[in-house]
Amino acid sequence: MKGQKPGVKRRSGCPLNASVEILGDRWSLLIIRDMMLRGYRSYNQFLQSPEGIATNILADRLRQLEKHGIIRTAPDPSDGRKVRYLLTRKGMDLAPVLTEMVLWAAAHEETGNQALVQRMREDKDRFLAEVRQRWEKEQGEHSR
Amino acid sequence: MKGQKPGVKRRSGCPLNASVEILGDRWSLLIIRDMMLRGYRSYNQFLQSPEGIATNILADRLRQLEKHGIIRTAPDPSDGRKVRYLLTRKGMDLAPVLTEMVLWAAAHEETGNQALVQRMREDKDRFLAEVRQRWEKEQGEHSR
DNA sequence: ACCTATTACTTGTAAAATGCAAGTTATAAT
DNA sequence: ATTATAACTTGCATTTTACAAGTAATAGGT
Repeated sequence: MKGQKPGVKRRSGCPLNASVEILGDRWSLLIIRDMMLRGYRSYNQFLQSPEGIATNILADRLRQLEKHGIIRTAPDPSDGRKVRYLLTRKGMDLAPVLTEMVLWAAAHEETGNQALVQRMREDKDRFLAEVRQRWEKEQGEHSR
Repeated sequence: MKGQKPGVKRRSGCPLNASVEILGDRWSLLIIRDMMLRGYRSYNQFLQSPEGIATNILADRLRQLEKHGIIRTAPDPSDGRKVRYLLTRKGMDLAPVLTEMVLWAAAHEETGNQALVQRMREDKDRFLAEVRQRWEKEQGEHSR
């Protein structure tokens, strides 16, 4: 579950730097949130998120996330126009990062969605277990 | 420890979006890492980090981080040319975010600094307690 | 078969952010 | 008095982002 093609030139070997080079932009983590927490699976769903990502940026970010192995794509069996975007294990493993970022902002900024925050705060491990369980289940649903 | 001036227009109220709007760029978290984990306190130290931030970008990020209450500045008592950049409580509270990002990258990418990663993995809570304790101690050192 | 809608994009272009080199100001050291 | 250091700023080229519009491949309805 590690290693990469010999073409990745990082500014440094620091793991935080790696994270920041992959995820450090305005949109990537929001797309992952949409998949992980809202169950979004399609291009149009992402477009309808309240933050309002531009179509070309969305297409680019989905490409990057796939290239980094954080998401994968699958054709929709019931509609040939649709593409299903799905989190990989690597993508799911970002759940603790998202959680801590949510809790930090909720503690220090004026934010909404207090229901979600409450669940995370009351029992973080349980929250993470639930998110993971949902994902495992979905994996089972289509052979893999 | 919350609320902000009535001039903050966010794309959405989602706490993750707030985090991403404040921290979602290539440099902010690296500066915070330098302060939290390496004990860097001055402009020139940040410049010498291996990732190689440009001087104008560094100046801008320090301004933004201070504006968001994540860092504060203090004149160096022994050298009038120097400015000391210090983490606030809000900045310190990013420790869990940094930790999870480090652990994620260490698990899924080719990264270095395995000593740090090992300490985080073996006992995350202890690691965080140590980081916090160092910060508390520094606060004591200069009256506040 | 034909027409319209939907889905996932691409293209063009303006605006903003980033990166690099060089210059500036205030203080300190010699 | 001169030189060095620390923390910046400025100018400009390059890259990234944003917004509006357009396109190709299905799908659904008549």
